[in-house]
Amino acid sequence: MAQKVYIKDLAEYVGKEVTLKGWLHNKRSSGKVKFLILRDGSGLLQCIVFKGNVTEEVFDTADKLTQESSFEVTGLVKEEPRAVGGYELDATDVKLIAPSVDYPITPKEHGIEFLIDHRHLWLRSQRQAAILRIRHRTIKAIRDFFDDRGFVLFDPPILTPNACEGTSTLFETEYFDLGPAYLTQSGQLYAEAGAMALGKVYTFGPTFRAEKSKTRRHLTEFWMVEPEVAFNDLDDNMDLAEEFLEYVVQTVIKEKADDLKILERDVTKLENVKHPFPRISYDEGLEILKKNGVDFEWGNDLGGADETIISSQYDRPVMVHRYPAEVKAFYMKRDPKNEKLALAVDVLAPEGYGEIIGGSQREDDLDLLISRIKEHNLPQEFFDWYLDLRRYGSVPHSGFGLGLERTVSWICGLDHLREAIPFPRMIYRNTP
RNA sequence: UCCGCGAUAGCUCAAUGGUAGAGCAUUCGGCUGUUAACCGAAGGGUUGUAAGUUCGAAUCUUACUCGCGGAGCCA
Repeated sequence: MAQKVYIKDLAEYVGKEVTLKGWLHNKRSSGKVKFLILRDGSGLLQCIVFKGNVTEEVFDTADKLTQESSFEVTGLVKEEPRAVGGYELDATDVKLIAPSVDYPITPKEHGIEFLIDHRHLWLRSQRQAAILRIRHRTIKAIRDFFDDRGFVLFDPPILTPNACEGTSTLFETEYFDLGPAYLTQSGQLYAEAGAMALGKVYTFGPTFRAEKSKTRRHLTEFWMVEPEVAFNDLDDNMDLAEEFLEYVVQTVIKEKADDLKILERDVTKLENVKHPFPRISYDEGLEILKKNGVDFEWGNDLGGADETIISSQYDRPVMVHRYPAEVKAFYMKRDPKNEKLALAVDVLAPEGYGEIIGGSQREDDLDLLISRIKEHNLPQEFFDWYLDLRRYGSVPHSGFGLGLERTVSWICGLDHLREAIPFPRMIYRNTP
């Protein structure tokens, strides 16, 4: 019995007979020679079936294989520069495992609606598989970064009794006899409790926004990583953010060069992602907009087009800090030098990918925080536990949130966030 | 919620008031080195739904449904 192997490991088996299992990616035929392209999840392999080299039954099996039929193939591994992946299998045996009848996704182009409807099958394509492998490596890089620096993974609840920031529309559900509960839009408030207990923590999980956003930069369900660090001020927070992004991007472009090549991503732009990142204030951002002919009123939040203009001035992510407090969340600390400003920072990715990080130094003064909750018309009773963090040994602290899909989308050079997650959830779609 | 665009074969598209077509997929035949292989043949349609204009509507008008893109909101 030949050894069972995966396509990615074939280099070790040149000249040996092996058995592989997978699906038929594509098939070409020239009469008495069949070219079966096997896909096993780790790569593609061209398998040659010559009439005369195999039994009539095996040749017939190879002839009848249809796109995405599952099968097992045994043969001799050869180096072959003409074949995809550089190796080829001279088949001696082919066994059908299960047929595939009228596979919907043909080797020609398809529209996005059709592909999303068949997302469960679309995942089998080279491009989608490459994106998901990059997503996986990005997640691992994120976790490695924090784990290696003494952060503790801290899982916040997903069902919460109130709106975290009081602004976004949330998904609502009934929670037994306790009334409505909401799917979390951020684990941050809980992460602050974690930081007071463990010093440095990060949350990493799904978050939910019921906003009727209908753009290529929004999902209703997405993954976010949120570090929170006791005793970090805004500058420390920006130091952490740039070191973090540099590590993640550099690690992924090094480890996933093959998959980025499948996506035809120009990685030279990602190679620039090294600290220090430019740091500009909101006011300086407005100056840039003015120079580019944008008439922007002080006090508004930056829109997508504004972010693109600002980030296009630089060859790496840019950090924009000290926004007008009015457009930011209640828990952000004010700038002691200017009460109208919040000690907030957004990190804008290059190439028009926009805001991938939003963060701030948090308000640590009990009385100020209570007055902010009142100003925002939030129900104080829901924040009692949160205010306790200021009653019992309050310290300066800060953190930020990074959107995983936006980051993956940027690294991969995607034109829509929906390809960066296995099963995207969008305003008009919750299937498959 | 607002603005714009779209819906024709299983899929991607063409046909701009006069017999609804091509490529891919499927089925059959040919080819011993193919690279989204190629060559030949066949089957495949209530043109999103409803109404209207017209001798005649995929095409023009109106409404509706669904989708796509963008704005706002944000990661």
